[in-house]
Amino acid sequence: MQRKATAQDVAKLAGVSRSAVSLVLNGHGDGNIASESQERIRQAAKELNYKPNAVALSLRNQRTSVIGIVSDRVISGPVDGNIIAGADAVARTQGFVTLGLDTELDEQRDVSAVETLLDRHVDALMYVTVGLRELKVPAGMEKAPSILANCFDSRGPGHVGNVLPDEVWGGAEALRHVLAHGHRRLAFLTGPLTHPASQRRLAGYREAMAEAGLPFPEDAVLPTGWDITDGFAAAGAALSVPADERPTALLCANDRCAVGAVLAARGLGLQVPGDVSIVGYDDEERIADTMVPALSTMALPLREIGAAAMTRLLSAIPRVARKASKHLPPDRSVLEGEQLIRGRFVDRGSLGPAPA
Amino acid sequence: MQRKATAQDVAKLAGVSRSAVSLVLNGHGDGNIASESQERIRQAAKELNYKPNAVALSLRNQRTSVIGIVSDRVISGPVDGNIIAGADAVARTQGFVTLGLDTELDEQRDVSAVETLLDRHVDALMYVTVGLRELKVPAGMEKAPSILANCFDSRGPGHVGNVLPDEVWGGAEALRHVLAHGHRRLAFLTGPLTHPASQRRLAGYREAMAEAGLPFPEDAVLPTGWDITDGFAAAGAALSVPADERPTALLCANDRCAVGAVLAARGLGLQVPGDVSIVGYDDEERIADTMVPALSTMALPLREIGAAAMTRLLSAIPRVARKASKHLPPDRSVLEGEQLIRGRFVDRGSLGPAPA
DNA sequence: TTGAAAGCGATACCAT
DNA sequence: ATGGTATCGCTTTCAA
Repeated sequence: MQRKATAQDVAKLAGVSRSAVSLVLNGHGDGNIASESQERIRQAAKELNYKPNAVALSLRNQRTSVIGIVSDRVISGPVDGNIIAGADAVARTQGFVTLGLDTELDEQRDVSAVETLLDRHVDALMYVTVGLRELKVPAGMEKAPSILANCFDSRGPGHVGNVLPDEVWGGAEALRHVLAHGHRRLAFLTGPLTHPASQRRLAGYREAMAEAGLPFPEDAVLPTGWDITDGFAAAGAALSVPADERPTALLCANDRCAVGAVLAARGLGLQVPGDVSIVGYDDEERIADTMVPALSTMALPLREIGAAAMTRLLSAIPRVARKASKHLPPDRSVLEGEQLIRGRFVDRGSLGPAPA
Repeated sequence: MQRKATAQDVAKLAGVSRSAVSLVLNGHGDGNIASESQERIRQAAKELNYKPNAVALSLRNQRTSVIGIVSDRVISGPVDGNIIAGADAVARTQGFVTLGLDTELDEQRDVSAVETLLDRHVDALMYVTVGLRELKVPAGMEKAPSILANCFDSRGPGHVGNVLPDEVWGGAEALRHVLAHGHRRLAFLTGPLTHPASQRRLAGYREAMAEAGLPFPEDAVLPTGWDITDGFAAAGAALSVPADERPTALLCANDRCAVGAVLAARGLGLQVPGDVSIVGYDDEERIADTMVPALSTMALPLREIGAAAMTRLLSAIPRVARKASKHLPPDRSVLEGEQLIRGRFVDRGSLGPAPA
């Protein structure tokens, strides 16, 4: 690991001063440096494979080009990291890098994570959660431009801005597809009704029923959990009734819940989607697409959420200040407010026409 | 976001020079600074909530205390991030932070990821893969102390060292549990036989059979894929035979494969584990533990792999050099060789006694 | 016992 | 047009 070339080395090779090297390589050469010298400098830089030292630049510019990401369990957990992937992709195109810290759901750790990130002088902060939820924003986040992805500030709007999936629309859209297949006897395996995603989707279900001019079947709402077992239990109960009362379509809280529902249906000797259609939510990779039958499901726009959040965040970071001593204040206006992103319905086969 | 306190500020408040502050706060105060001044300095530091600027430290010490992690799809994908969590936990206890970059399986991107990390002067590099596999180590990794987690150098041993799950032992151990439940008619849904994990586990199966003094049933080896559909298809075929030829236990390539197997069994009207026992692999969170029935499975020691890899990596990084100009060479000996980590069998219910 | 000064690497001002 | 110099914040040597 030989030492890397510095601006000094380039200057020596080109027979000029460090300052000349700096000016030329940053595009401020014209009008300052003889074009002949410029060429020599560029030559030398290429020859030595010179790249400015990022650490020195950070110190000098008071900007690290690092975005800190705190997450509850996105990195460490078995969950889809596409929010972070989407955020990272956007960051990368602008020369930024993301530094992710997981709290592994330890409430204590999110403050210290923010602190660690701030100590390392990240240029901005993003908080990402596994599921849509309210977030008690950790102390310290206000010290840098910040945004929330998949969660919302517990202090209400007007504080830290955020990006969320449009769950109301998602619920409505899923139900529209189900209704379009002719289903009228439904069951909603909603997940816990205390959960914001459940509540919003339920609101969406009501919207879609109203749109279709149908009364909303209150007793079709079956609160569940999010796991396979939960779907299994709820679907098992819902389907264990005489055939002419049995729901012909189950709208599940997520894809794992839908897997449980399929297992229950099979256990009762029912065909999916022949006897009962089952619709998931999330479009979980390696589950929804490879389930038997493959799941029709409402895809969560995770990548888009991450990308949108990062886009807003970066636009709030002042571009390289002309004078290091004169910090432009971050433009926080783009960081205000809540942005909703719509997913899309993926039709794969577990949703079929309502049986006659 | 007011400017943070610097050593200068502390010095002024304590009425001493910057150097005194530095000496005291780094423990080199005794024998150099009057203990009375020391106290004043510590007071002032606390009062101003002084913390040395990490960026300046990095520049000065030529060490960033950042470990770069390149992964193929661990961060962005829907897979268990516990290798990274384990690595990060170890790093954190020693004041390091991990900077993760996903290539999202794009071969082009791993070289540029290493480059990005090196440009940011990470102190060491780790490459983490989703599944056990051979890795064409990207150019540039040799420029920093490096280690591989869950993968092995395609150039063979003696190059970049690594940490792997002990798959041979894992296969053997899983089979030992199955045999202990009295099963003798078996089927091995192995995953693709070209895959190193499949091959090693198969070797383990052979070992365990030999241990038990039983001949290895070559025709019980059923190569599959890794998905639900694959398990469904293979199990469907294996179980669609007369009851007295039917395998009483299925050892699956992973938990999702096992889910497919359960679906197939249920479709054939078979009880799990009453008629057929089904064993998974991986102990995938939110699948194995919440499946119906909950899966007995061989847990992959992901966290331990990450922790072991990071431990070796950190021990190869020279401690803070006394003199910034005099770099101690990294101690690469700990980075050589392959380290195998054993998982453990988790018995949850999908494995039962062999039917009479 | 203390403080001044030299870097670490890069940039932007201000003289020349 | 060019190069010297201060600065970012910190550590460490050396001189007082």
